[in-house]
Parts: sequence; structure tokens; C-alpha cells
Amino acid sequence: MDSDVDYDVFGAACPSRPVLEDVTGRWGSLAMGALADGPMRFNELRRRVEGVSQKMLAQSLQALERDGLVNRQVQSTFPLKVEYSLTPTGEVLAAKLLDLIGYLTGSMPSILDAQQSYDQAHAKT
Amino acid sequence: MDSDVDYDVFGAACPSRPVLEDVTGRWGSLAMGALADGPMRFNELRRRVEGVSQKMLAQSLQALERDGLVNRQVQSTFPLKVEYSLTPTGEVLAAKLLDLIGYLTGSMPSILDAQQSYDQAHAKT
DNA sequence: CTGAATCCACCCAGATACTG
DNA sequence: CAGTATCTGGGTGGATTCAG
Repeated sequence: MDSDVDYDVFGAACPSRPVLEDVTGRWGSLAMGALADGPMRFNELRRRVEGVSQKMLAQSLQALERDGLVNRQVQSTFPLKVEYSLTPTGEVLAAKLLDLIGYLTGSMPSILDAQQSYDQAHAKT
Repeated sequence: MDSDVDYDVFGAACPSRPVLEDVTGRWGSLAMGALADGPMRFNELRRRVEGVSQKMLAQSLQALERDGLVNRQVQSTFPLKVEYSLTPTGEVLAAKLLDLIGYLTGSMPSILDAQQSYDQAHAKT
């Protein structure tokens, strides 16, 4: 019904590339993963995603909102209250992301072993 | 049998974080995805992952090799021949990555719409 | 062919301070 | 509370050159 198999991330100019970076990027991926637990306010996210700065979190969330993966709902009360949540598409992507992350963290023991072996084999001096 | 649920990517100092960046990073993710089609030589990968530089590809592959996700097999003939392939763990991660990428590219039409709406609503002047 | 090494420009990301 | 604005240092990534 629709034109299948159109967008190819391997293509240099494919518009899907920047979106992929928004989703899998350093902070974007963690923000998506955090929001999979349910809607959250800005500072909640900030606390959940340890180490992220105000600037980078705001920036990542804006990119995801622009991609239609995250919703931003403002309550114009005082103090200001802003809630972030995943859109339907965002939820699917977040689930796949968490699946990947889950497998990765589960593999950490063997990964750490591999790193140690590698570092030992490539030790300088 | 093993200590479950130990590593948490949301923790600032968790060793899983850099690994996640290796896997989902700009070039790492595409390299993994490309290798899911089967073993490949350096320049084959370079052609497949359009836009990647020698330096970044070599760097990304090294990181993935160190993490035990990619195998590097050298044939000391002349000219040199080096073949990259996924390890068992790497294959699982690559599959999950391609699953995510597939859904994302399939959602591109709606994502592009969202971007356009967003840009229009936030137009300057 | 497959990288490593060097140089360098640019952008990103952190810190800080300020606004709504 | 939820951002924006500005400044700045350091890291990233590209081009080029050299080596195994």
C-alpha cells in the first residue's frame, strides 16, 4: 500500500540518519528509556539520567519532540510544570531501545572480560 | 546463578554507558548493522557506511572489537586482508539494532511530517 | 590494502548567570 | 520550575601523509 523500503540509513544523505542519532545518541537514548516508565517532569528526568546537564537534556528533548517521538505538555501554573511523555511511535522505539540496553547490560560481565583481555594484549611498554 | 540486574545505564559511572555509546554511536551502529549481512573487509565497510572516514571507521571498529562484539581476522598476505565479523553477542545486538532501525525508517513518513509541523510552528520572524 | 600518526578547525558540551 | 543566553576549553572528526 505504501512505498516500502525507501529510507536507507546507510545512505549518506538519508533523512533517517539524524533521527537515528537523536534516538540512539548519548542522552537521547537515556531520556527515551527513562520516559518508558511513564510521563516525567523535566527535573525528574534530570535526576533519573545521571550526569546530564540542563542544557543537553533540554536539547535532546527538543530534538525528540521535533521528531514526533516525545510529547511536551505545559501547565502554565506557577511554578511552571512541564511533563514529557512518549508518543505512540516513541513508545515502540523506546521499547526496542530498552530491549537492546537490557541485553547489553546482561552481557556486561563477558564484555568487561573482553575489554580486559584486549587491554592486556595491547598494553604499552 | 548469576547476580542479576546489576548494571544500570542510568547510573553516571556505570561501565555499560561507554559500551552503549560504542554500539549506538554515529558510526558504530551503522558498522554493526552492516556486519549483520555477513563478514566484510575494511574497505567494503567503508563503502557500505557512506560518509564515514577511514579514521572514524577504524576507531569505531576498534572500540567494538575491544568490547568483544566484533572479530578482526587478519590475513598476512600482500596486500593485507582484514575481515571483520560479529561475535555471537555482537550478532544479537546487531539484530536488535536493525530491528530498531527498521521501525524507525518505516516511521520516517510520519516523522518527517512531525518535523515539518514543528519547524512551521517554531518559525522565526 | 589496512591502518597509524599528525595537524587543525570546528562544534559540542559544561559552567555560570539570567529570564518567565 | 523550566528553560535560555553567553562564554570558553577540550574533544571530535576530517584531510593528509606515512607505514606494515
